[in-house]
Formats: sequence, C-alpha cells, structure tokens
Amino acid sequence: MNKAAGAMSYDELRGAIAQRHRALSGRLQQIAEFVLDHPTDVALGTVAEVAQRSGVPPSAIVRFAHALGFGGFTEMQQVFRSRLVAGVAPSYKARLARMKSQEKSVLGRQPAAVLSRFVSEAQSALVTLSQSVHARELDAATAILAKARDIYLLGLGGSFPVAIHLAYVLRKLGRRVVLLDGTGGSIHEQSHAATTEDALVAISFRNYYPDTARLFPELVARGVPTISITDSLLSPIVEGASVVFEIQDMPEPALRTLVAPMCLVQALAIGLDLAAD
Amino acid sequence: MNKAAGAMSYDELRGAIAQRHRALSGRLQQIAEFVLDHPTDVALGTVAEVAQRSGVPPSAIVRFAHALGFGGFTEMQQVFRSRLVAGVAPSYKARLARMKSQEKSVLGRQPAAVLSRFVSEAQSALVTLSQSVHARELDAATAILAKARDIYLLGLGGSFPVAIHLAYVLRKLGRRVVLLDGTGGSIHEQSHAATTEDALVAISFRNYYPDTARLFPELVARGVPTISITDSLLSPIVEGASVVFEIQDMPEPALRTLVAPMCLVQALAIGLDLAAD
DNA sequence: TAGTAGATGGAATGAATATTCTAATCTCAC
DNA sequence: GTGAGATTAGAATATTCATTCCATCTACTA
Repeated sequence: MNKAAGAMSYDELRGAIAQRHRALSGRLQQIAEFVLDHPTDVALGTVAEVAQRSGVPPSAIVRFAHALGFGGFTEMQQVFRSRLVAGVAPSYKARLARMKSQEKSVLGRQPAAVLSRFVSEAQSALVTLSQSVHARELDAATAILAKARDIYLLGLGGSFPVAIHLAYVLRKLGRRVVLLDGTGGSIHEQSHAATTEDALVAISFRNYYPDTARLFPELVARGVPTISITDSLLSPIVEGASVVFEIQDMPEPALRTLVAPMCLVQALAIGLDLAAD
Repeated sequence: MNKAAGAMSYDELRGAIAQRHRALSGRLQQIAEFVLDHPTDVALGTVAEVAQRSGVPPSAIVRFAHALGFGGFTEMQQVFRSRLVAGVAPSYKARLARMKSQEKSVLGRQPAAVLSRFVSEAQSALVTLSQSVHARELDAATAILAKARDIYLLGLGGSFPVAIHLAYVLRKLGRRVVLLDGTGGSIHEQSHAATTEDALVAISFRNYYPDTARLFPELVARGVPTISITDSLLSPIVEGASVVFEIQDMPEPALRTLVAPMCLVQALAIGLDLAAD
C-alpha cells in the first residue's frame, strides 16, 4: 500500500506480488500463484471465472486485490490488461505517451526533439510493418508484377513520393513503368492503355485522394491486376484489388513520414528483381 | 451470416467487415471504420465506452454486432480479445530470432526475406540519423527556413521523392514552396526568381544528378541561403551551403529506401512550424 | 405529395457482475 | 482443551452492463 496501486505497471505489480507473497495468508498465496501463472485469464475474465479456475470463492479474489492496495478486482484487472495492449501494440502506446509528454513542453518544440520523435515513430512503424505484412501477400504481389507487361503506378497527393520512388527503382531494374501523375491533363488518358496484361500498383492513405478513388475502380473493372497499399480495409482502393497491403496506424497527412510504405515498395521492387532470375 | 460468427478469427472478421462495409447503413459503416481502427478499444471496452468513442448510441453497436452475424456485442468482443491474446504469446525475442534466421536461409531471395532485410536496414539507418544530426544544424536550418519568403526545393532523380514529400508537408503548413522539378523545360527558369530573401533546400545522393550539380552553385552565387542534405562532404552541394546534413552509409541508388532523409525533412518542416509560434 | 420500408436514438429491462457483510471455521497460544 | 484473533465461504446487495423495444426520423417510391 506504499504505492498508488492504480498507476502500477504490470512488471511492478509482479514484483509487488512476489515481495508480499510470504506475508499473505494461505488462500491469498494460492491466488497470488495463480495470477502470476495466468495473467491473461485475469486480464479478460470475470471475478467468478478467475475464482473458479483458481479454485477459490469469488470473494477471495476481491480480498486479494484489496490486499495489494487496489480498490477492487476491476482496478487490479486494469494492470493485467495493460500488459495485453502493450504486447500487441508497442507503437501505439509509446507514441501516445511520447506525444503527450513532449508536444507541449518547450523542449519538445525544439527541432532536435522533433527529429528524435519522428525517428522513434518511424522505428515503430517499421516494426509494425514487418509484423503485419505476410509472405503470402508479398508472393502474390511479386507474381503479378512479374507477369505484367507495363506496371502502372497510382499514388497522388501525400502518397506521390512513394509512387515516384517505386517508379524510379522499377525503371532502374529495367521494368516498363507508367506513372499516373496527371501532368498535362487527365489521369484517365494516361491510364487508357492499361489492359489485363499489365498491372497496377495503387497507393492511397487518408484522406483518400479523389482522383485515386475514381480511377481505381475503372481499372479494376477493365480487369487490370491490382496491388493496393493503403491504411484501411475500407479505403476505396481495396475492393477488387488482387492483393492488399494494409499499413496501420498511419499518422495524419502532415505528420506522416512514409517510412513504412517506402520500405514496402522497395522490397516489392527488389523482391521482384531477385525472383526473376 | 454464411459462417458461424463465433468461431471467426480476427483476420477473418476484418475481412468480413471490409467485404460488407459497402452494404451496411451509414451508422453501421461509421462503426465499421471505428472498430477496424481501434480494435483494442473494442476488445477491452464496454458497449457504452465503444459507443462514446465512436460517437454513436450504444444500441447501434449492438446492431452492428448483429449485422455481422454475432449474437451480440459480447460475442463479437471475443474475437477482438483473441487478437490481444495472440499478440502476447510470441515474445519479442522469438520474433527477432525468426527474422534473423530468415535472413540467412537459402530462401533469402523470397520477397518476405527481402522485406525484413530492408526493414532492419532502415532501422539502422534511423539510428545513424539520430546520432549524426546535431541540434546546432537543425536550429540553423530552421532559422533559415523561418526567414525565407519562398522555399525552393531541389532534389532530382532518386532524391525526387524526398523533395516532393517536403514540398507537400511545407505547403500543408502554409509555406510558399517552389519545387524545382524541371517539368516543361528548364530548371534554371524555375529557379530564376530566387533571391537572398528566399531559401533553398537541396537534396542529392550519389550519383549526383547533373542538373543538381549545375544549378546549386548558381543559386549559392546569387546569395540564396542553402540547406543541403547529402551523403558526403565531397558532394557538389556542400560547398557554399549554409547548413549541411550529412547522411552516411546511403546504399546504392536502386537499393536505398530513403527512410533517413524522409525522416529528416519531415522533422525540419514540423520543427519549423512548431518554432514559429 | 403522400406513403412505406428501413434506419436510428434513447429509454426500459433484465441479466450478469463486483462488492460487501456476516456467520462459520480455522490457527495458535496458553 | 479453551479462547481470542484472524481468515474464510457463501449469501445478499447494489451496481454496471448488454440487450431489447418502441417512437421518431429519413430516404425512397408511386
């Protein structure tokens, strides 16, 4: 009770339980062992469930929480839940905490602090990327690109740098690329020659550029095989796509670094080249 | 409802939501977007909490679950919880080990291995970036940009995506930007109006694009304050520059991910914006 | 313009849940 | 063996929660 139990992290809680274990009564010791062994059950279960699985009456569970300085089971459960969210989304939590603490301080506005913030954000974006992209999708995408006569690239607005970069790399590798950039008129005309023998790589993040949303379905309807890189399964370039890469947690347009999509398209291009031999 | 919703995995559920999204009513679409973006909130929250955060009445949440074939919110929540449980199981170390082993295996040419290689390369590029860029340079660069009437951006060839991205962000923040891209003729003409009141951000990596090497000294000679982002102190855009950011260890053109320079320009732009207030 | 089918929001309901309370039990010292 | 203090189990309670129901609103059709 020497610490405000509400603000405890999961690891701190483990330490506290281990430390007090000897001083607890028999039943409470039994519960202590159970919760350390089954943290997930505690995080998601009800008092009754935890009680049954650990073989004690429900009231004992509540007494256990009290003994640790919590106001009740629900309060203790929050700590166990924090472990779950930390495990699945390291980026989200870290980013939020960072933003909150730095954004408003004077130090946080200095360019050096801004840079380190973007760097760490980019780091977690990369971790998320490598976790969320599966081999199956990459293989399918590579196969599509390998068969394509011309590769059409569609990425406007904030996604344009990614499209440009992919165009650059693919051309370096000797592929025929048509970059749909809308220069000098209609994007529709630029894409007019695309057929089922070609392929389209579409890149779009919120807010989805209107031209992208308009052109994409047309090409899909014409039977052009399509690879989509986007931030949500609900984006306008998902339906009808042959392969979808979903990059989650993209920050708002002005703040995004494009690190993850840049890395992905790079891997696509190089992977295509290596697979060709 | 073609599938027993109870036995659905999280990924299957995501697919199902994406697939039916268009067929759903307005409110239900809104909820679909929220739950795909905030799966953790759904996994751990109550109906009332999810309802409040997504800005809909609680009953709509339940109707959403029904529309997906679940018996109610609680049933749907189980699927979101399974994601959390799965997330903790494979430890961080195990994931890292898997990446390492993939890297060196015979299958190193498979797209998935290529991606993980680029990801880890990008990671170390970011570390190098944050170590090699110093606060003094960032402050100086920010000061130059803050005083500039128009900001000229010069980045051709492989660096073009970086220039485009910087242009995009700066414009979003309300800055006047001239992107020297050479469309429709001479880059010299595009840069003709640049004066000592303006500023130039030049980005160039090996092999240095000829036009960049030619134009840069001209602008320097005209007294335009200049920020250079490059990979060597011997590059043609170093001499005469007001501030130089040297990004070391850039891979060869076709293999570079541009992660480090993208991050840097992002930090410059946002740092400029934050310092302005 | 009137009518209809569907969607929506909010209050009502009933179930499930955490917590509290009290009588019973156990432990240990004498 | 007996009594005091702590500990426990289970019933009682009060709260929170998911769900349902219905009146209202909206969009589309005739």
